[in-house]
Amino acid sequence: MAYDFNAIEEKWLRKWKEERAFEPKPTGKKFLLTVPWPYCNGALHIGHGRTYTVGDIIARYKRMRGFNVLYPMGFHISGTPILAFSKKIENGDAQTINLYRSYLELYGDDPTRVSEFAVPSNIASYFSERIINDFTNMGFSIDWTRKFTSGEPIYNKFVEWQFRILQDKKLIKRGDYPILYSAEEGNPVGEDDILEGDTDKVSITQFTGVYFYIGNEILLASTVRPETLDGVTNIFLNPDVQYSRIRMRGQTFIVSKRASEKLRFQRDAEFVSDVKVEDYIHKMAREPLYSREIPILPGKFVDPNIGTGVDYSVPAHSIWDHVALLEISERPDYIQVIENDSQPLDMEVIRKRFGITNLDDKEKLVEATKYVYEQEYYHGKIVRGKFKGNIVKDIKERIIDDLVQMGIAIPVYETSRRAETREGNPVIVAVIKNQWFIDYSIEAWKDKVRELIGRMSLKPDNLRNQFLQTVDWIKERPCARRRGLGTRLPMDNEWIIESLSDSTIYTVVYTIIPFLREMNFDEIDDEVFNHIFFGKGEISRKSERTKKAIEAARKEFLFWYPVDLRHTSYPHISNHLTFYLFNHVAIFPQNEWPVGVSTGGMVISEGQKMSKSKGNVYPLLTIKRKYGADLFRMYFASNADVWYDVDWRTSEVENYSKKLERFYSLLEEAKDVNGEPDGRDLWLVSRMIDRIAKGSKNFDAMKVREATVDLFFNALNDIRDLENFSGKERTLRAVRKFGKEWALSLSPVIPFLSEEIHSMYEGNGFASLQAYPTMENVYRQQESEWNFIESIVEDFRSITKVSNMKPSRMIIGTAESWKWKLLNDSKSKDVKSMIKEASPEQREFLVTLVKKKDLTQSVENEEEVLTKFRDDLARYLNVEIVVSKDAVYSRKALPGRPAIRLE
RNA sequence: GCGGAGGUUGCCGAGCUUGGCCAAAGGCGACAGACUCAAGAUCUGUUUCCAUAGGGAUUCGCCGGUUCAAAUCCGGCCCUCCGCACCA
Repeated sequence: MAYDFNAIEEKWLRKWKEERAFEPKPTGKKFLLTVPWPYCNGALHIGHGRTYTVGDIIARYKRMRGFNVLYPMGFHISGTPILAFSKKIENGDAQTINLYRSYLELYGDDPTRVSEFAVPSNIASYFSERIINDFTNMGFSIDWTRKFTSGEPIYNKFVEWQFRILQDKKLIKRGDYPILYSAEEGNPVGEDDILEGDTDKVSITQFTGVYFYIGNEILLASTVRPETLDGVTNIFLNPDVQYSRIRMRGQTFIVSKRASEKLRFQRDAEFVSDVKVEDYIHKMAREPLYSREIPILPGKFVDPNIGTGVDYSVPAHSIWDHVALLEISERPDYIQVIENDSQPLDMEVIRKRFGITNLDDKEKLVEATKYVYEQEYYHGKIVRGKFKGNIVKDIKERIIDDLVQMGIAIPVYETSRRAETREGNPVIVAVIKNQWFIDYSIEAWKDKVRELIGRMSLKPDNLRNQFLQTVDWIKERPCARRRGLGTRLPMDNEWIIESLSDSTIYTVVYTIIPFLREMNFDEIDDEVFNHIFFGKGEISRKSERTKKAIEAARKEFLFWYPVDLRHTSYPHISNHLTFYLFNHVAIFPQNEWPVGVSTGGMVISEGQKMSKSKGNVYPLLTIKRKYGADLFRMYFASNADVWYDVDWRTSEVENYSKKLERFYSLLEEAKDVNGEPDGRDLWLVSRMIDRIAKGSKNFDAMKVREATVDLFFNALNDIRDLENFSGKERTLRAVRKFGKEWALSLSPVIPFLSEEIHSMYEGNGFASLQAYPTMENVYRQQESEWNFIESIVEDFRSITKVSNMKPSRMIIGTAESWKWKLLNDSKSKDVKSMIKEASPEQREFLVTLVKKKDLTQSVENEEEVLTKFRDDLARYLNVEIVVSKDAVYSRKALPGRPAIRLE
């Protein structure tokens, strides 16, 4: 009978809700599980579903293992995306409006409501409501009484408290910071704002602008290789390019006109006048290290758009400079600064090797430059000047600092490639002054985090290493922006705390949010949080109502915290999860630090990365309606292990549907059969009991895939085998023996079906709240007997296949008793000496014994077992079966492997 | 470059920690058969090569090593994917 998953799922959703099945009270042994809250700017798709599904499987399993599990959820609304979308809708951007109309249609709402989304908070509230609905429908055992958003006032107070602590502990600092920016639009630009920014990422490259003096003026030459400055031989200016004079820090600089426009956004720079480039070419300039006079030469290859448009030439280490000099027939004395393995790279050799003839061979030049750079950066040793003896990569940062300190260089920022915004304006680099940072570079802080990582429970195993790696390179992180939704920085209201920085310790809020809501809002201040979390805030002057809520909150915090497991996808390791650890360590006492973290893989769809243009982004809701939540959960649970990427293939989904249907109808039919199972069929029960036990071990190790495959698919295959061998009636009788336990063991994965079957088998209460089943296995003997029979079936098949015959009779001869005796003796005696003493016939057997260590030996009483199964076997293989002890037949027989003769 | 994951039989994908029972699970696809008026669904069998008796040969990115024995351990090489932040 077909099962109506919609009816079943709705029924149990209703019951869970009515009885508040997943709203735990603080008693017993607890388990707090969190998954990062979703960002609510659109409909969820299958990719979002997976992480929460894994979380829910763990939550449900732990619940069945006797833990009081809290699985809470909230909503992330801070940052720029929601703001950006609502602005686009306000401005009538057709693409965005269509997108949001389609979301409304998906959820069955009036698409004309899209205009409401011009208000950012409406996007947040609309989608958070829908997400609650989606998640509930997926069967996630989330306690929704603890929901909150990163934008609501109570939460803002909490984040302010957190940032005041960080500041008190001197973990926050200010400084200048470069960002991508559009001058025309007057805004910072993120990946989404840049044309092809998602496929071809734009980053910020730091150049060093070096001072070359010419009279009272400075030619500001920009380079990414300041380590070669000792080898400069000349300056290149592009004779076809407009240059300008600008004033910075009381000095006059010459840069390309384009650079002068961009530099204004990086520092205080004032345009003075345009410059005639020919006035400078072939003049001499003074380089800053040794005051050598070097010529200024024409170089048409110099790009005015990159850096300052002034190039200092180091022909010994730059293929561009070398080729440019060849073209104008200048050949200054090359000065080597770097050697590889005590030998410099010769640019002339490189030029020939890459087949470069002139400056028009741009691709080759780029390629050769990359080669030279990699060689000299990683392996090159400096042989001149102050930093002589060092490998470039070890000393580069210090060289830059040194030049800046000496007042002969400044940092100049440039984009890593030419880029423009979606509106068509150039992307440049601007420096934000007095940016706020959280200073994750403090070593003492890092050490505490390392200590925590060392003792945490982490899955998969390599996660520990990845964390340590991240801690090593993590630096200051800008923690506030000028725009976006979120919490204002308490020490400077002009800034809004950036969206990853406002969500580092929010998991603690789940434990107390219902109580915060009971307090008088105005009374919530730092003292309240200090009291709840540290037991030391002064609260005697609060109202009774608030005081009561504070005490209750403290109790719940102490009960639920720390987080026992935080599960999310691996891209979070190097950012969110690391910040999560840092902030906990900074703010909370050791016993409240995170206990465990696990990371999971991503979802691809139909073999490819999900993207709208490929049309392989499926909304969660659509999938649930079409196939049901159990199927979705089963698919992700069984298709790949938690930490690997998983591929959603619609073509395979059908199979799952059939299997679930079979599972259901099998158990439904088994429920009503009468009589005890035949003794011969109990092997199935034996295997199932072991499977259930193994499943528990797998779930413990978060091997969700293995647990599911084994408990579900392998079990179904066994049942099919039994059905083929013994017929339906007998199979159902065996299945009934473990039906209820089987359903329970799968409850973490397919909770709805499990509830249905559990109630069908007259189980008490919710399946979701039962203990994980255990059964004692008293059927091992039957299982061994079956293995023996199965091996005969296999042999039968391979013989018929090779011999190409359709036998009508199978004569099975079991091994003579002396073979059994020798086999048993060989276990305790030295086989070699046995061989010496044996008769020729015995010797032959003993030698085989040594060669084949894997003699099945599953049953001792082979004839008896064969007789018992004879009729079944005969029917199954469609042959007459004769069991014989006749020496003619048993001569070739071995224990565990009887001789078979087909006629 | 750094760090991580991985390259398995037509495809997807287990196995590799604890070497032998691994020609290598499972699924998909393909082929044959049963059922059916037919199709579909379902079930059965086959699916590296050779072989009319349960056998043999060659295979798990490439090269080499350890071992009685290697997909599995060790060394080197080639290739693919992901992260390297200020973006949620």
